[in-house]
Amino acid sequence: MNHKSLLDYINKFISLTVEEENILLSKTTNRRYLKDQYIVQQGDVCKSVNFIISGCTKTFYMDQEGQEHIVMFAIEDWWTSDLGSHITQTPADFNVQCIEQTQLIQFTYDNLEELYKEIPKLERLFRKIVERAFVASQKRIIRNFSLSAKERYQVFKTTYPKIDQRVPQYMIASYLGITKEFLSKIKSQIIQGQ
Amino acid sequence: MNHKSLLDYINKFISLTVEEENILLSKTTNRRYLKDQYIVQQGDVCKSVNFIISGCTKTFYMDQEGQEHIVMFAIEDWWTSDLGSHITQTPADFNVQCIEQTQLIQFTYDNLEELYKEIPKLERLFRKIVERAFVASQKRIIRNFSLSAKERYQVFKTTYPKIDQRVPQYMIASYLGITKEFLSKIKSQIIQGQ
DNA sequence: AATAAAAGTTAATCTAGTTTAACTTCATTT
DNA sequence: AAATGAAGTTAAACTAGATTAACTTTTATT
Repeated sequence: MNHKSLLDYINKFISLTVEEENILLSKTTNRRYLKDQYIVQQGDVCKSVNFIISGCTKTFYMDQEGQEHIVMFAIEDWWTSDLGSHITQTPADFNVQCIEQTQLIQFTYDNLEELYKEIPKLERLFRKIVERAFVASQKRIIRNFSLSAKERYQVFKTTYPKIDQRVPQYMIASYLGITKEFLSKIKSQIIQGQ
Repeated sequence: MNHKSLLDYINKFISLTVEEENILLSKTTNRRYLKDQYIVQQGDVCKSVNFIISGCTKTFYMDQEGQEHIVMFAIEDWWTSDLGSHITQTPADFNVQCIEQTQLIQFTYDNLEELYKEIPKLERLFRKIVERAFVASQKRIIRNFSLSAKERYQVFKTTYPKIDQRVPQYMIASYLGITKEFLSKIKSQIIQGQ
């Protein structure tokens, strides 16, 4: 069952009755995207919060000069969305695009609002999820300021070994805030023992 | 009344009955800190989430080399804490220190857990607060990557004009991720019309 | 199997921001 | 009013990482 990984995930934070689980699932949609398809497009209002069953996405910002800046990757058991756009229902700053064929469970804005009413415990679930996301984001800001590019890459590799293997190198460079050329140099330095 | 600004703030997100307001206030502590005092110290477990009535704080990380990296400032009507330490009750990564004499309303870990049980609506309140904080944090990551130091300073000045005026320049440099010398150069460039 | 396109590498040159250090201005204490 | 220290400035020398550009390897398409 596709829903199993979502219910298992939720169960780590709160416990739902079978009835509540059914309500929850009835208000979500299982959806498949192909490689390169967009889940959210910069400028559009983000219509959903998405739990990934399988696959991999990147969330990025396209700047004035047409340069892509990746804010996050997401894989199985992670959430993806433009949360800023979702909560305010205003145009998205970010794009969310599939790097692989991706299957996800979508919570649309309206459905999620209804779910909060019908199962107030979900407020607690999402509070906890967003708390963790916020903490990770703050730590990343600090790492970007206090570590060199090489150190940041090493932290990335040990923190997200799965993503490091799955994602093309030029996207990792973008996530780290450096050019693909410089990441290439860093990698060859590491191979030659610093 | 000191509590007024907190209750007004909360009222923007959820509505509480007078009774609920009283429960909430009964589980908080009004506290004053002098300039330079620490609310949270790196290495200690963070015992509270704090709403600022008056004053100003900085949240910073002290790195290996003893360098201070400021993650955020907080003034009246903002929250301050080491949220990562608070939610996991593990040693803090950050220091929270008062830049001015600061008065705040403290929610201790235990009291907040009790409040979530007694007034489940508060889950919604804090979900929304943290959502906003997370969104701001993500946007900051992008700004740090896609803008030059000068542009980041200009964004900071227009986004937080009050903080720009209140806080010593070397702390703003730290927040922007640059040296005080370079911020000084940037400011003189701006004065001389770019 | 051949070709094209996408991803990754290498090296030379360049630049935004750091480091160091001496100096000035402002605030606080006596 | 003098003195000490904290905050801010200026400028020269330096470096991490960007840019440009030519090249190689891998992957996808016919």
